[in-house]
Amino acid sequence: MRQADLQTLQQSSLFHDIAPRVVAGIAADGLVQALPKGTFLFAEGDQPEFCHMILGGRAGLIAQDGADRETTIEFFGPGDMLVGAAVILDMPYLVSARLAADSRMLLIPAESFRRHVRHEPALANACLRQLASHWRLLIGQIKDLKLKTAPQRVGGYLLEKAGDVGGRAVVTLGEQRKVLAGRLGMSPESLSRALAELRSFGVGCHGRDVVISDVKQLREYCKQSKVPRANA
Amino acid sequence: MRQADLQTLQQSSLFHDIAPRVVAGIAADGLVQALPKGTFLFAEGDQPEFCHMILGGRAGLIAQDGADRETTIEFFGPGDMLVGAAVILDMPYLVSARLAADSRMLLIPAESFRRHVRHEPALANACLRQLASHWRLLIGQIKDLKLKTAPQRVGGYLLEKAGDVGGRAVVTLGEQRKVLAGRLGMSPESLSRALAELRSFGVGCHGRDVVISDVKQLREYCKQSKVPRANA
DNA sequence: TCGGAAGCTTGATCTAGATCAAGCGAAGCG
DNA sequence: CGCTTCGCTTGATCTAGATCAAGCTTCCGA
Repeated sequence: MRQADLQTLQQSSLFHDIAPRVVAGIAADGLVQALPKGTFLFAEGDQPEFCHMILGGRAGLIAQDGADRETTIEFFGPGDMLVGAAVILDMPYLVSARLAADSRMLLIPAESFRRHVRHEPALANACLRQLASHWRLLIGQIKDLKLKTAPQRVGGYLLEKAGDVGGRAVVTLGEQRKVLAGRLGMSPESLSRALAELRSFGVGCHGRDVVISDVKQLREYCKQSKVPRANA
Repeated sequence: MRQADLQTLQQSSLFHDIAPRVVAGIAADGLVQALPKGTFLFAEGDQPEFCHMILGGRAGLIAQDGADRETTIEFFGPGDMLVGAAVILDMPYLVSARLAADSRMLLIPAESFRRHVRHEPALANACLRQLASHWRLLIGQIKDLKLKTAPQRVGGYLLEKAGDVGGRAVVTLGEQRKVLAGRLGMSPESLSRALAELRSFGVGCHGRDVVISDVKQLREYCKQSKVPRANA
């Protein structure tokens, strides 16, 4: 394992307040792999063999239907643990994971990881915090799917990426339309139309770069209720 | 705190492998309340003041839109911790919680709970496991919302409640239609129609009791892909 | 330089499911 | 008891968003 990888680990949100000695101990059991975009790390139904940590790059969780249909549930980046839930519970994965970019992964054997979690309270607490924040991501998504229209979900996604700024913001979509559409629970065509719809709220879309001319206005639009006819 | 409550706690999935002494210590900081159905335990946006544990009864997490629109995200029962994620991270709740039945709740002051989690590795691990299993619930829901039709979601819900049986099964819907429809991401009317649709797959619906005459057949139906026209 | 294949948008339909609107049976109440 | 209310179903309609189907760039490899 490279020194740089160890440093990345140490600085990650998951490990940053864990003693270096402990981090090194955990990492020592694992192996680092550089893998190309498109690699499947595991598939729905598999029993977890490793705890997958992203050192660099990006991975998406995907759910597949019987047929060719698939949808991305969420993307994760450096410092994220992929589907820790399955590893911790030692239960089959409910989703698959695929690299959305060339990535460096740290693979820690599942049993070894669980042992570390059991014996190293600091690690257990770090996992707890990360799992909690991932839980919140999913809650946000369920709320969006159930309560928002397609353009509102797109707007919400843009706002998330823009962060907590005031007036103008520029965001770069890291994914191609088809994948992003899946993540947002709509077809690529609908994403395109949603983006078109948002133009009237000051969202300009040039290739993969998106300019939000008035964050506040967009935020207002996305908060709106999905109004029933009677109230219109 | 009653002896019975302590026993319930000790037997819960969260605490069952934690030393009684420790459980008692945690509970000692908390207070038990018997609250009527409909009580709001907290609302979206609130800063967590307590860790809410269900000793008996049932609670639902609900997300609200701007207007009167609301949807139930999930129900929880005895032994479940409500939205531990927010308490652990000390961040505002993303959802509200309301009792779906008269319930006995254990309220542990948030800071006190966090302190116990930090100092009691067994508790941290237990929380980790529960949060992991709750994470999986949400993943299942997102998959359903994105990939399944309304009747399939209803069928899936029935199958979950039926458990892992073979041929015939009877389940009782604990909720009224409107609430259940929200949990399943559809309108009450659609739920009604979905139930009607499922009749042809051996699902009989008599008031709040549902009979599945052939679990296997239903399971097959629910696994089906949402087929595009071309394949029909 | 020239196809050709992706990726993206736009237009034309189609449909699952929402909304609106009755009806209907069972439970609660005067 | 009769009346009302509430929960549920069923029917009629409407609509958001999916699907089908072209075009249009942009990029890439020969």
